[in-house]
Amino acid sequence: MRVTKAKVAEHRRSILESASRLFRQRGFKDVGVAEIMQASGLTHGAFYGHFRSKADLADAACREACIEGIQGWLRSADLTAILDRYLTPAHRDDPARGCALSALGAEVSRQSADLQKSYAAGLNGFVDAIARHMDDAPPEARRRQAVAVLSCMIGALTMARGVAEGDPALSAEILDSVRRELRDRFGA
Amino acid sequence: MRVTKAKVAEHRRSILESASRLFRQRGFKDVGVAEIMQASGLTHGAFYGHFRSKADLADAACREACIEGIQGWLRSADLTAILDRYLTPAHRDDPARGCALSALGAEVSRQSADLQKSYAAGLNGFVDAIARHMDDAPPEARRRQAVAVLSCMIGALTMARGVAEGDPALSAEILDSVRRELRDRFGA
DNA sequence: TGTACATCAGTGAACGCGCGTTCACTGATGTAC
DNA sequence: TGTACATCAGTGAACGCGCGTTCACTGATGTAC
Repeated sequence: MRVTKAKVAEHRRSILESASRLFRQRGFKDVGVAEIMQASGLTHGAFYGHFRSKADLADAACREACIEGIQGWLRSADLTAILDRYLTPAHRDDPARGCALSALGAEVSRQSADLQKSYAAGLNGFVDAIARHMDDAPPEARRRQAVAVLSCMIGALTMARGVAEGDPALSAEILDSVRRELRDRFGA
Repeated sequence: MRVTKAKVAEHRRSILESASRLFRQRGFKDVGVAEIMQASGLTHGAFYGHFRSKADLADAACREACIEGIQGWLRSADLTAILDRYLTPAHRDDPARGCALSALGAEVSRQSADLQKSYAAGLNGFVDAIARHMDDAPPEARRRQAVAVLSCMIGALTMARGVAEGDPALSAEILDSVRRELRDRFGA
């Protein structure tokens, strides 16, 4: 049955949020349209009133997750504060609400150029935020260092997640080692 | 029809190699049993004579790719030599023959603990190899630094692959920046 | 403001398709004599 | 070494299942009067 225009907008937001969460948690392929719609309190048939296809939703959800979704990470006071939130077991164990750049990283290479552009925009935003905290480095080196720091953060989180169940000690070691190395070299 | 024992062993190896290559290229979910068998010159029906299930193959292929498959990276003369091969467009564009720790990274977290153990073994092997080149660092810091360096390499390759089609300039910048940062700080 | 009707968001059954897996069959291999 | 037969690796049709997508239908919304 027909619903109010406000409800339509609310449903679209809900679908985007469910998708953003589920895609980060389990990847694009593993999550079906029906599951996303169910998580939004709707049935699968209504999906195509909101998006043209699952790929279209993936594009929109990635834009959401990689650009708006990472803003929370960028507002920290300094790099140490970012590291102390990013490289933790809590972040490792909750990809659904965590940084999309880590969670979607590997799959993005197999998605549309459009989706990759959103991912690239998210990367640039994060790099800029880190570079702003690099105030004791020469200006032309700041961006380069920031790229390296973000690589390190994303790589560490990816590896820590990869061995979280198979080798918990190694997983914790990765987070601690990288957090300490980055803090000592670049932290406030 | 029945084949010689030598052929059976050869077929098993071929399946493992095809799987290792295709999984790195497109991920576990995206590659089907039939495609792997076709790439090995067999039909899908023969698969279950070699492996109990697709998940069983994934375990074996990950062991293959993450342990034996990365040995080539560990034999370099020094860290600079590793970096100059690892952080290149050639490696970025050829995940099928590239480092499995990067290619499988994100998906491993959703696989069996057994598979994660193989991945962890591969990580440890690579960390040890890097640590061996950290000869100007205090011994107790070597492993920690090596973990950070590998994080950085894997993160950089993941991001560079993620934006390779959507933002080629950023992709190249990531590889160059991280290679230069790591070389200047840790290289021979 | 109240009424009559066109609009359209959501429902749920149905579709084709590709997947992992099974199985009856084939015919070359390996073995017992 | 040669023969007869049991073994078994590989084939390809078939299976159930879940997926993305479509569509006829429903009924509340929004609008024209």
